[in-house]
Amino acid sequence: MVSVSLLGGHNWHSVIPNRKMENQIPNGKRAMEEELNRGRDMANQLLQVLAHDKSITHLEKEEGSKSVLPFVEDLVRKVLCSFTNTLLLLNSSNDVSHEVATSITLRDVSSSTSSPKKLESVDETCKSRNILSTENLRRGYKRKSIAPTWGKDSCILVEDGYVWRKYGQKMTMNAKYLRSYYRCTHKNDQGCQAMKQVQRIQDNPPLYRTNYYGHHTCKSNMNPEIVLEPLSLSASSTLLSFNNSLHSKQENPFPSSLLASNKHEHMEVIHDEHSAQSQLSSLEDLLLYDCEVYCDYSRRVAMLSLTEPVEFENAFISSLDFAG
DNA sequence: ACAATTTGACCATA
DNA sequence: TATGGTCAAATTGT
Repeated sequence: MVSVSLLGGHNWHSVIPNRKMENQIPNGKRAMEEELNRGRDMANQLLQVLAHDKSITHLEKEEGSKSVLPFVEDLVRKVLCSFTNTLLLLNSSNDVSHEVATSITLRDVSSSTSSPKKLESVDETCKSRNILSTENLRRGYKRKSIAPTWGKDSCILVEDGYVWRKYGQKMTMNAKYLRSYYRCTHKNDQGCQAMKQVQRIQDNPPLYRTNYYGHHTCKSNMNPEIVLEPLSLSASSTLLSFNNSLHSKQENPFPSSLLASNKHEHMEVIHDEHSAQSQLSSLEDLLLYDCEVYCDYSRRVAMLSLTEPVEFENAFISSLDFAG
């Protein structure tokens, strides 16, 4: 039983439309776009050089010697990611708000310079603003579009390696079960924007739909080297490898050890069904991994770049077209 | 005491 | 206006 749906890019809508800047400086936007494209191209070239250099040094390098390549690669990936996000913001919609852009900038800065205090102060500012004026009670309220970044149906609730904080649940139309809303636990301290929704959609056999929105930008306690192999031979033959040599572990939907306990999702089973389901009674159950197939568009693009450096550029452009 | 969850209200969107 | 996504106070858990 494998069912995975690719549901397109995520669009974020803001409460406060801000078209001012765009209307005022269309040329500025174009210049920004050109500049970003240039930067992205250079980053891509650098990535290709690194990939080439790596294949050489890998053979020559002595065992045990440390290399700065992973660090540099990671850096390049982040640069690329930054360019991509900015370009998407510029291209995806006309109402890209100043607010959204600001929050992303803050997030990136904070994660790169490890200064969570800045974010805290921003949060505090927002809080005090809300207290001061009830009119501004939900000034920062944002709502995402219908289309998730990616989604999957699963016959069991599987630990995906991230720590989620439940922030709501809702009974939806034509559904027998509650839909639970989760955001990354590191939303506040690291500005991670990843979210997911989990809803049981079928009774017998139980089937859960999980929709993911956005990607993790947080640094959680993950083991990027994990290789997941389904225990059941009758299950999907897909082998999930999370070697971090060049993959973006931050965008990986299943990045960490499945062995890690996740009390949130265990609780979710009980709450969603209002009955004491014990399907996840053992870790073996968690590792019955027949429903999990990786299906993340952006990471696919990134993976393309590992083996086909030349094609990566085309794929990258396609991804922009896709998202736009 | 602190952290996580629950829950009803608020609010954007179709 | 109905629906569903989010907020935040209250509640519960550790």
